[in-house]
Amino acid sequence: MKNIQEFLNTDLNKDVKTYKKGTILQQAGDTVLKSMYVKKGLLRSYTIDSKGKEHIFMFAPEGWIISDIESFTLETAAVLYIDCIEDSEVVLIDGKSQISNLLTIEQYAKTTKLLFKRIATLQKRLILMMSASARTRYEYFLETYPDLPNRISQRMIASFLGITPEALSKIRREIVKGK
Amino acid sequence: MKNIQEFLNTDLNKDVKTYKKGTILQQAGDTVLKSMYVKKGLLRSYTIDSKGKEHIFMFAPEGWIISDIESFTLETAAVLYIDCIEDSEVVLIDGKSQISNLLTIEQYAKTTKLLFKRIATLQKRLILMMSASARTRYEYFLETYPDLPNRISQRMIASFLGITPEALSKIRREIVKGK
DNA sequence: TGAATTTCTTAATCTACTTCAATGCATGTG
DNA sequence: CACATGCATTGAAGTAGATTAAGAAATTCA
Repeated sequence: MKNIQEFLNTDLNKDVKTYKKGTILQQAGDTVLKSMYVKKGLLRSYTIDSKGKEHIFMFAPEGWIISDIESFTLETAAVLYIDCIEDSEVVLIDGKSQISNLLTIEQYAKTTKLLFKRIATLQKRLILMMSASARTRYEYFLETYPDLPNRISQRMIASFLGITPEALSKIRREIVKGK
Repeated sequence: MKNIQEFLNTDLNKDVKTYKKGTILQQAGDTVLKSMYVKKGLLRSYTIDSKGKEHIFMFAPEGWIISDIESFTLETAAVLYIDCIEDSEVVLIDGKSQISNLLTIEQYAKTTKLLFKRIATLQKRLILMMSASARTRYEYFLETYPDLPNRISQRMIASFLGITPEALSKIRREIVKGK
């Protein structure tokens, strides 16, 4: 077991599918939860609040795993939507078997490492969200995910940052004309 | 291996210490990172931003583990402070041995479960942070941690919610006099 | 116990961001 | 091709929450 790719290629988990841009893979309310490994393309997860506004929780480009861990862990219906931002190839992994089929120490070690990494990301993002301005958050986003801005609309970047497209537009203008 | 308590009571990890309220157990910048299991009392982790303002990342009452997973995972100096809100009994666990000493499938399974749970909590909190008003966040906090408000100052609750004590005071007043 | 310090509240002002509305630009579709 | 739909930008007006300041209440501790 050398890497995740290999892990996901066991016949047990193999279930690769191709989806068109815009396809919704999971809806809030769904009770059968899957994790999704992105082989190609780009997915996103998001909530829709009481006012109908979308809030993007994460982007998942090639090599990433995306899933609704909150709902999976608490065994509740999904709170996150997951859909395709680009035409994508996705490996669907059954939420429950994903864990119950971890058999070897190596698989566990690998999984543990991934989980730590995700927690690290969330910790950083939450702290930024609490303590930094929208502009700082945007600049951090550009540094951290330098490839994503080319593939994602301003609307979605704004949604990920927790601000409106209008606010992001203004921030970009200020940055361009040197502060 | 029935529970975490048992896991933490192996001679390998036992290193219980008692600290007075206010004692700082970890400072931002520290390079030797520990996880802390709270046997008794109450700890908190927090950052201090460029303006000197504290932002509480989490509270850890009895039975909880608290640590700076971001810094631990990325192998950087600590970004979080950890200190005692009450006189506390704490089991210090060396960050590295914590993982390298996971030997059995059962230990891994237990750890994996804990990590999932933490991610679930962070997912929920981040989504709330992005999509909900300060009042909604406060009400959710009261529901989710009904015991904590008695033990924690308004200041700290405000800091955890990502608002100022003044804003929280206003929210409380509004709630009291029926909306 | 009393003095010092911190916490909580209130109120006035300020500001970062939202909401709303209008416009020009792409992009894709019949 | 034209036309509809969604995206980005701009500006005006509104608001949640920050900042500042000051007094009252609670807590700490000599």
